[in-house]
Amino acid sequence: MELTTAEENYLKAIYHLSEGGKKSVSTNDIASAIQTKPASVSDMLRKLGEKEVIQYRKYYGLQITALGMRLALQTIRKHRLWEVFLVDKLHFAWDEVHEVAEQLEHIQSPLLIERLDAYLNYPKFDPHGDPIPDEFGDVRSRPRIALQEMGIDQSGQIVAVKDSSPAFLRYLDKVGAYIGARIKVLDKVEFDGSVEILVDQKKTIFMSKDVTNNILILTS
Amino acid sequence: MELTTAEENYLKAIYHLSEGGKKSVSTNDIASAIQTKPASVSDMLRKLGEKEVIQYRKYYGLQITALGMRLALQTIRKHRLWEVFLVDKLHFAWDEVHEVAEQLEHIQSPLLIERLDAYLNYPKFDPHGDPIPDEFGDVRSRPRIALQEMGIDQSGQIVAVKDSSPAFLRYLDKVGAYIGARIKVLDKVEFDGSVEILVDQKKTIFMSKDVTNNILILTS
DNA sequence: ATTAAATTCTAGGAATAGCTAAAAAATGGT
DNA sequence: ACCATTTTTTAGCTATTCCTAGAATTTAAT
Ligand SMILES: [Mn+2]
Ligand SMILES: [Mn+2]
Ligand SMILES: [Mn+2]
Ligand SMILES: [Mn+2]
Repeated sequence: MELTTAEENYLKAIYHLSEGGKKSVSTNDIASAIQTKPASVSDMLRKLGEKEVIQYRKYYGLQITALGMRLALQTIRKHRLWEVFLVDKLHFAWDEVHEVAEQLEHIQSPLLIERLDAYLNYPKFDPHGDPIPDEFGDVRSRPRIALQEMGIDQSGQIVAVKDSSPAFLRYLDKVGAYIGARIKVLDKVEFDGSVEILVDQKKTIFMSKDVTNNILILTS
Repeated sequence: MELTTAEENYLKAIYHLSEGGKKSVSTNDIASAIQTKPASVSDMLRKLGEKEVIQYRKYYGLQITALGMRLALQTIRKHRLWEVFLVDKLHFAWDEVHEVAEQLEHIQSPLLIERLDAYLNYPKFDPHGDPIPDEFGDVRSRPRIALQEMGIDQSGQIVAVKDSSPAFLRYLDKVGAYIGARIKVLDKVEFDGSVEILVDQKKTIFMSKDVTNNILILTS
């Protein structure tokens, strides 16, 4: 059973929306996630239901099936491997890779992905810190919390970002908050929720809660 | 002006068919080249005419325009750069790359191609010996003749193949007739047109004219 | 419980790209 | 010049994917 490019994009969006522990994914949520109209989503949900990658009862929610999960993870694996390729080999900046990976993830060739994985030395995380599923769809994810949830004096390492928009990533570049950077929370401002942090033991900066909510930390 | 994947495939086929000095390209030729029906070709020719990448007068022939040429060469450049990547970096065999490159050539990202070209060290030829157009569509091709056209005792170097089918390429692998190999014509059999050649000064083999017509030589 | 608002689905239509069957035009042989 | 054959185009249909407008259904508010 094969999915079209559009079907793969929908399924991936559904997987990501289900991920966050959401009980049910709404038609509107999907529409805004993939920048389309709710009417188009309804159409596609019917088709994905027929292909049995989701369980769909109209007006009520939908649930991704085991098959759907497997296929979504395959596409996500391809997307993230290509992102690693673009950054590690072609020296793309981490905020330039998403659009291109969005196209490359639909190339059909099991051999290509196998070889690419080997060429990149079987990376476990993409440039944004997200885990790369293995060929069976297994994801070994690290326990991590938003920087905003950390307490004063707690330390850790930046391991991922929630938001991958160029604007956000360029801001992080600017302040030196790369993936892998070690940080320590010095203070939390009650008034606006902003956080004062020490980056790599040398630089002190303030980050708004809009920023700290989108930075994920592996505490130590 | 942007072309769809299907339009790019048609235009590429038209370019290749025009290339061989053919005065006019027929609807049937295009249909068999891209494995489709003549009716579908007529439809597409009308569309390509409207987009002004070809000049089309129904029932009469078609002529590729300067714009069409430029776009076709851009796609060919991408196709061949990806083939180099697959062989040089991912260790694909030269008979395994075409299908995948047929997909990769449609990825839209000028930055990607620019970076890929640099990463591969600005290659001038693809794994089958075909020249890679530069970013302006300029092709610097070497003068070359079919092995079949060579005279007895003439020497040269295999620089390209006309046929890129896996069956043909695997045969060449088997007999050691790689691109770059130096060959010398020892004898030509009048009866069936087969040719006796010396490969790399060590191995003597007979090749049928079906084979020698598809091997291109730079004479020395 | 009834109504208002929000959500979701259906109907109908456009664009792309393919097909078969049949009509139209060009070509070739006599 | 005529007729038969080949080539090419058109007509009409299917499938995919998107859209707008409006109907159906659920949800939230009084
Ligand atoms: Mn991405
Ligand atoms: Mn995509
Ligand atoms: Mn090729
Ligand atoms: Mn192609």
